Amino acid sequence: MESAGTVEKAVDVLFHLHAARAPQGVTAIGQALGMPKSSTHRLLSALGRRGLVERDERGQYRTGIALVALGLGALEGEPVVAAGRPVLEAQAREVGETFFLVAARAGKLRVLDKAEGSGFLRAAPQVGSAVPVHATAVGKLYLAFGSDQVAQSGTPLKAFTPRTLTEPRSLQSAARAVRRRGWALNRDEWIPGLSVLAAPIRTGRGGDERMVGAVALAAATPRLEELGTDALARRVRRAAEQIAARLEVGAPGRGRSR
Amino acid sequence: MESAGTVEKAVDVLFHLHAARAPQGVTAIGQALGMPKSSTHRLLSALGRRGLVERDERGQYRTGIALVALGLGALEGEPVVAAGRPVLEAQAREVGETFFLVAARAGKLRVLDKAEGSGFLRAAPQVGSAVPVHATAVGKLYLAFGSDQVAQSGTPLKAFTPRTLTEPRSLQSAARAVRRRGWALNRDEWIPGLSVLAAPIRTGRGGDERMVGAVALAAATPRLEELGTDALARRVRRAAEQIAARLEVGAPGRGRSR
DNA sequence: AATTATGTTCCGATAAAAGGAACTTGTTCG
DNA sequence: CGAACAAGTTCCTTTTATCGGAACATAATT
Repeated sequence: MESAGTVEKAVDVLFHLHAARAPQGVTAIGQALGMPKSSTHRLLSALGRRGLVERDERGQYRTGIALVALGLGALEGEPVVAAGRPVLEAQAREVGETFFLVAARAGKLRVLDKAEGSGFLRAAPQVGSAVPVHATAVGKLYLAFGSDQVAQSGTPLKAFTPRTLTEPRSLQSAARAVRRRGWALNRDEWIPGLSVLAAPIRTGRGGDERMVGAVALAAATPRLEELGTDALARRVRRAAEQIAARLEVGAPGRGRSR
Repeated sequence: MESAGTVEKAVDVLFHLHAARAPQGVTAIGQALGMPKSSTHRLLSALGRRGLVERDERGQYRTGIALVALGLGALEGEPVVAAGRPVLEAQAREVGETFFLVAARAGKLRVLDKAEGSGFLRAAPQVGSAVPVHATAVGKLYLAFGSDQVAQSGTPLKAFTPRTLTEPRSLQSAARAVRRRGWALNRDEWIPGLSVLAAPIRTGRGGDERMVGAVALAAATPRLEELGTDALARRVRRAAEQIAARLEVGAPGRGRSR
């Protein structure tokens, strides 16, 4: 975490405030990042001048609203999100469980958007966060259809639960099965009690077909079985196809400027 | 826009990419901000190393998903948002029109959250954006109940529409009326055809009562009249009171760490 | 009122950013 | 097919902003 440029240190301050989830003072931030108070203070001032950090009534620093505008702007700039949102919302309302959108960005799988279910016990992934590859339904999809888009982690695959696939061989055979069926299932492999169904969003015809993301349905494992895995899988696949269709028609509209 | 520190320039790059709404290259960004290519390139690299900017398949730069996580984190850190979201969603579903949350931040009125209605014609404010004070329902609320929290703009108040109140005197009398009734109405004063009803979210008892934000209901003007302004106003006030109540009980729980 | 913790300002040494220019890569047009 | 152009990247010297210890100011605590 050492020896970074000024800009990167400033960004690190933002991430630290984000991770801390509570407003903090100059001293605490400086200690956490291994920087002297004065440097920390200068970075915070610069960030504050642009509204990326704010101060509460106690004078403690926290992330600012300017970040909200930037972040939501970045989301809306994602064609997959724009195309997917109404579909996610419609599905979440019909099924009553959480639907979300995941895509590979910079070698990692990121939650791009979500529409939460209505149950007392429901999945609530954090938009913007990363999820593991080898222990999720979407991860298997990427191994099956877009393995070049996600970074392969080192051989020691972390066993989140007893059901996590930690052997590269079993992962490969799982990927083959996924390729055959066209959808993926994760039952208690990442988080005990959580099951996820996922289907790929694919654009382009024939040779240059490309996976641009995945639709996932997350619910408590018993709930998923109660509703019927196969029926839900068909539903998730249909949702993914709808989003892909919206991307095809929408694509020409996104014109280049200047 | 000149003579800023490195951190501020980097942030300016982010805002520029946000405002451009389309991916851009090094040259275009540098020209827009008056910086040489090499400097622009260095800033973009630093931002990219932390995921705040990304590159599309053409190599053009755009804002990155790391910003999404930071931005949504900042939102969730706002107690008003956490308390308000379920209320907004419930109201939006019942009425079928857009409810949103506005609060003063750094002297400006900012949209903190929204729940959109379901109609073909519906208001869709951008979360994170600022709204004018003198031409909105929430602005009048702040003039009435929390004038110290928003910066007074210069005397020449911009006339967005023929109905905009541009005289400080008429604004003051409007604020008095708002204080008496406890809610505010904006009919076509900012955007023609758009009407907004707003009520203050107030916490604390007796002397140290404080306005911490406002709930607003936005709809096409004819629609608002069709549904009945008075009934809707009561509804908006009730929603604001619900959020305030949730803030009171929720407040002690938000513990300080360390 | 004294003490301690925390935020802010100051300033010389120094490393890092600035920016012009050369180099590389990819695209367009004859 | 190759030349001309445009855009991105790297190089290198000058200059300036960052660094960080320490003094100062301010607010909370006992």
